[in-house]
Amino acid sequence: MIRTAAILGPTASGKSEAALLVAKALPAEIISCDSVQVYRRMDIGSGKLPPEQRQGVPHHMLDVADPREPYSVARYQQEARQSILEVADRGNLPLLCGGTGLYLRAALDDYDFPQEQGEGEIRRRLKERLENEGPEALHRDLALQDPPTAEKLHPRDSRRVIRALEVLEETGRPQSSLKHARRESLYPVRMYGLMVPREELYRRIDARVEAMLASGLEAETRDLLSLGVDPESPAMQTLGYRHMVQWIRGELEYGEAVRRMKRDTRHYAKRQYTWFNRDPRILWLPAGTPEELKDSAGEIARDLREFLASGRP
RNA sequence: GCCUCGGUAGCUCAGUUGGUAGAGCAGAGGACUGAAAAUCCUCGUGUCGGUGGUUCGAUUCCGCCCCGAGGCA
Repeated sequence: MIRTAAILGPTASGKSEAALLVAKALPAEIISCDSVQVYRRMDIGSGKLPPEQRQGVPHHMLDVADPREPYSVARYQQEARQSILEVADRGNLPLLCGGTGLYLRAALDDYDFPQEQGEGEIRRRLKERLENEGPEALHRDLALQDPPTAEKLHPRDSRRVIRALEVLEETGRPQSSLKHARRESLYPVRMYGLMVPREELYRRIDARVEAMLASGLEAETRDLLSLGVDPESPAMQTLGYRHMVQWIRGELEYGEAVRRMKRDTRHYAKRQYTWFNRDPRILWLPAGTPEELKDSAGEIARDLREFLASGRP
């Protein structure tokens, strides 16, 4: 039977380092669970661990997409699940590691997306309607066609309202009729969350932003733009990159761009906690200091050994 | 030393023709099924610088004091 594990936490909590320690202690391979690290050439800004620092531990789901193409959870689900099977085939533990909650659930849990592709003419038309008529109009439209979903969505949450309308048009079925995901994984799983006191986490985030800037985030962003990546594309709407784009275009002063990058990253970290806090399966471990991180990694490794042993009669 | 303008939420400020006050930012909490590092929702009591006075009642008016900025000597 395939057994899986996941190490998660907010940005700058030390996930990558902990995962490396754990992977070296067990026979494990790391499967990244990060919606930005999937893109090639987005290295500095996404906090991707450079190959020379991976200590020989195989990493999957990094650099699997062209930044000019939009990526999606559905695609991640398919590819990550494939990776899980491959790693398990080699006799290693698939160790998911990352901070993108939705991706993690898509990979591990019984989470189904409609077959249809999406991402086309329909979406473009809906976006245009959003511009012209505003979010409330779309929501009213949804309320007529799929009342349960409309009920659940805030009228101004245009992203989700658009998707619900899109599903309706593409599949002919309301989103509310799709099977709802339970918090139940495909394979037995152990989930570990890294917990860092808010104040310490914010200090780390500020320092990390400075480090990204010092190691060339602006140049990386310029490279992406000259490569033909649309400044409005999903990849460029992400933390750091969107701030650099605004600075490069002269829409923001440098200092202000940096200030907002730090602030938005802090807000993001808070949202990650909110997401993960709902999941009762997660065992939270302290990671506020290097010693705590090391101890927690040790505890994870011990716990996983036991978990794996229990699988072999 | 004199004059003027300020001193109100962590920060920047608005306001109360006298009935103990509110925005933005920061911060906190939450939602989340194909853009998720995205998108969206909710949350503002603080000796209104201090102290005396007028008043039923002062943060608001008056006196004095303290602090800051500018001006004049």
